[in-house]
Amino acid sequence: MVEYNTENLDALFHALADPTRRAMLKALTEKNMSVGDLAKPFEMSLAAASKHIRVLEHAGLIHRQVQGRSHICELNAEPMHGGLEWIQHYQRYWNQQLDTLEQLLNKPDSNQ
Amino acid sequence: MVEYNTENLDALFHALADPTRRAMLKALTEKNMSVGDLAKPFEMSLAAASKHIRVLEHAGLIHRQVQGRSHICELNAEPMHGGLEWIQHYQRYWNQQLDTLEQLLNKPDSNQ
DNA sequence: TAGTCATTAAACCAAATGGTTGACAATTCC
DNA sequence: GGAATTGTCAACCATTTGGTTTAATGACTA
Repeated sequence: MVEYNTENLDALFHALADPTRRAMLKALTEKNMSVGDLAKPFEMSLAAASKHIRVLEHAGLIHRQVQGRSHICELNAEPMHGGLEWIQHYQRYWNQQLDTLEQLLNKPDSNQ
Repeated sequence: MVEYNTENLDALFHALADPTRRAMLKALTEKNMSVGDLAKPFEMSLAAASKHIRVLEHAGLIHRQVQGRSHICELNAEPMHGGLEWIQHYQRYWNQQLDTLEQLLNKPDSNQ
């Protein structure tokens, strides 16, 4: 099995484990947004949202570009690549089960 | 975008965010194992390992089958499917960047 | 029945998480 | 220069997490 940098995966999966942060990433697929704009949809203080953004940044999922007094956040999905690959190694373990089910369903006398 | 059950994703990504738990899942790809066997490689108490296993179980990644006094754990990778699909929606956001890079590299005068 | 084995439960602890508020810093606008 | 805007920092708080140790439970075994 390919080895992944465990700290990257830790940070990535931890960042993705929170619905607020996942929603922020989704918002950033539409357009780059300032911290304030990113925070707006959530019923929490700006400071709290700012902390979430820092977690995303730490996982490398967001790049920040300071423009004057506003910080523009840009999605950087690339770190997800490692997570995707990690999970994909397990794909056969759920496909396998589907295979088994399929075999059962296709067994000549399975419907008797 | 397809909607995913946020609690499932929370539990899944949280479960995957810890190296001990990822190692346990990896071990279970080899064979089904008891709690004790699963715990053995780690320098922590059995009780601590047992808690990790409960987290994995809570995410649906492990099924437990009690056989007498030993609990046999079986990998159930299926919940990863949702995580994979969630991440895959972002695939184009890193491929896109690769595309852009490619375009730059292929630009007629890019090497001048 | 007593002892050992496999595991969980309970109580505890330190550190991290997710939130708050209030102060501060930097920038922009009048 | 003074005020408003944008965001972070610091201190604080409650809850969760990840670990410990010491029972307690349940199932085999001699």
